[in-house]
Amino acid sequence: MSSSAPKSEEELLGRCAEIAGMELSQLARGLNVTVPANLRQHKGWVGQLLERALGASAGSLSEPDFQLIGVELKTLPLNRHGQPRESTYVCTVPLRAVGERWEDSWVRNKLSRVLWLPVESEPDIPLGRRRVGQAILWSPDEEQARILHRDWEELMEMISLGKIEKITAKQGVYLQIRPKAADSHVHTHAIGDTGEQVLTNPRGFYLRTRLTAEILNSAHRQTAKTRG
DNA sequence: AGCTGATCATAT
DNA sequence: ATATGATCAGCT
Repeated sequence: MSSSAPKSEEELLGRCAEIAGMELSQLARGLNVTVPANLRQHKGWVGQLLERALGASAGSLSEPDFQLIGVELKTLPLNRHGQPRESTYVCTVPLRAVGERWEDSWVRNKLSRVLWLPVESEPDIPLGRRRVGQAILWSPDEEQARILHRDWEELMEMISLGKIEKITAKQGVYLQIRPKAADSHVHTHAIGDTGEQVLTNPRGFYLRTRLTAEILNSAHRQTAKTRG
């Protein structure tokens, strides 16, 4: 249960193997962290606990969680059937960016290498008793990358044309845009429909469970094949 | 029941 | 205000 930064993907996966199957209360005890009664006022607690357990380094900076090896850590809350319960936050939407290229985008860079860490998340399991699952080190395959790229282009085009208020969470196959702020009264600058600056609620890019469920399934198929 | 829009905590 | 970590909860 060390907390220094892993120096290779192998080292990172080794640590994940050590904590797989452990309960959150065990991890918390080892790190001298208190387990809250629930997540209502501690929504990021599980993610932050696992960052510490695995030696993630970036904190709240705009850097990969494991800077040395360029890997992003994402916990994946699972229901009783082993399916994702929630969408996955990726990053803030750049509401003033015009002419940004997909190749240079935060979305593409953050998603180029992700360590998915499934965690039991059924509400009837007490927080401390929820177990960590088997980690999945993932990069988008060709089709996933193509779909993410297309979603991003459509959404970013609307933003650059001043159509931010027209964007709904219903858009996008894998990637969607939703509010991302303390509340709906927080404001930031965006592009208006005549190119002027307007105020709007900050937004974030999120991955639909359609994609994360796919990632889980292909990892399981891979495991079954290896065992077979 | 699933999804979208809203919200909570913390660091800089 | 903006970034990180996300989940909540009302509506369809």
